[in-house]
Amino acid sequence: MHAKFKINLEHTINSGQVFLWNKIEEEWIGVNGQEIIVAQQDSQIISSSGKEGYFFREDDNMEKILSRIRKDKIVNSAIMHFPGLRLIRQDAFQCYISFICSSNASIRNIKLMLTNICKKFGEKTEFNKHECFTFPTPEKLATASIKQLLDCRLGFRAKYVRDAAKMVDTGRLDLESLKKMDYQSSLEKLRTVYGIGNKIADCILLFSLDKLDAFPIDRWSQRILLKYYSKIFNDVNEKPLTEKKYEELHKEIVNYFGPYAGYAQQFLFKMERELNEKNWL
DNA sequence: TCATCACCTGGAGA
DNA sequence: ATCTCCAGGTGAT
Repeated sequence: MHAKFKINLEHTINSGQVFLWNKIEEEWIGVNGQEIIVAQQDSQIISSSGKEGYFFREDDNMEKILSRIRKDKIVNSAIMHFPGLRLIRQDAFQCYISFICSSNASIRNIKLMLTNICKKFGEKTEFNKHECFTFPTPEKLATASIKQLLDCRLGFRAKYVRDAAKMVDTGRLDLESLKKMDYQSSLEKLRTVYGIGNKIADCILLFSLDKLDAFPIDRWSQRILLKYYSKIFNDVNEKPLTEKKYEELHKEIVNYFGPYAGYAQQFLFKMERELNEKNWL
C-alpha cells in the first residue's frame, strides 16, 4: 500500500462505525463477530481468525475513491483533516445487531448495550494477552429471552433484537447473500426486519455489506446537508425525514457524490462531529 | 403519504 | 439534589 494512504486507526475507530473497541495503552482491541482484532498504529494488525487485510478494507483503492468523492471544498477539507480515515468491513451479524441497538441512543449507550450482550451471550476468549468476550452467534442470540435482553439495558430495542436474531437464525434473512445483491434489493430485504428503517439499513449496508453507495442520513448528516449543501440538494431542512424524502434525497446524493458516496458521508460525519466536539467511544 | 408521538436508558446541563 | 432534555430512529396511530 502506498504510504500516502496509510490507515489512521484513531480516526477510523472513532468515527461512529464500531462500538466494541477499547484502547489500552497504545493498543486497540476490538471485537468483530467471533474474532478479536488487535491493532497498533504503524504496526501490524493481527486477528484471532488469521484473516488479514479485510477489516480495515485494505483492498480499497483510496486514490481512486478519494478522487471520485472530492466534489467540492467541503469534502476536500474533511479528507485533508482526517487522512487515513477508512470505512470498516465489519462482521455482518454484529453490525446488524449493533445498528438496531443504535436507534435513538448515544454512542456511549450503544457501546454499553453491546458490551452487555457479549458478556451474557458471547464466549470468553483470550487473544494476544487480552481477555474479552466475542459477539454471540445468531444461533446463540436467537435463544435470548426478552427479559435477558432487557437486563442488557436494551430497553424498547429488546424486541427488535430478538426478532432480528431469529430472522437470521431461521434463515429467513441471509446476510451473506446480501453482499452479492445490489444496493436497492439488499436495502429492501433489510427493511423487512422489525426495527430497521432506512437509516439503520444504510449503516448495515455501508459498514458490513460492501455497499459503498449507501449514505446513512441521520441527524448529523442532515445538519451537514443543511449547513453546506442546501444549494446543491433539493428541499433540505431540519425536519425529520419521511421515508419518501429519505429515498429522494439519497438518490440526489448518490447522483452527486457517485458510487463511493458512503466514503463521502464518513468523512463529512467525522468532520462535523469533531467540529462540535462530540464524544466517541 | 404525512405529521405526531411514545419509547428504555444514561449522561449532561440547568 | 432533582429535573429536563437529548442521543447517529422506528413503528403505530
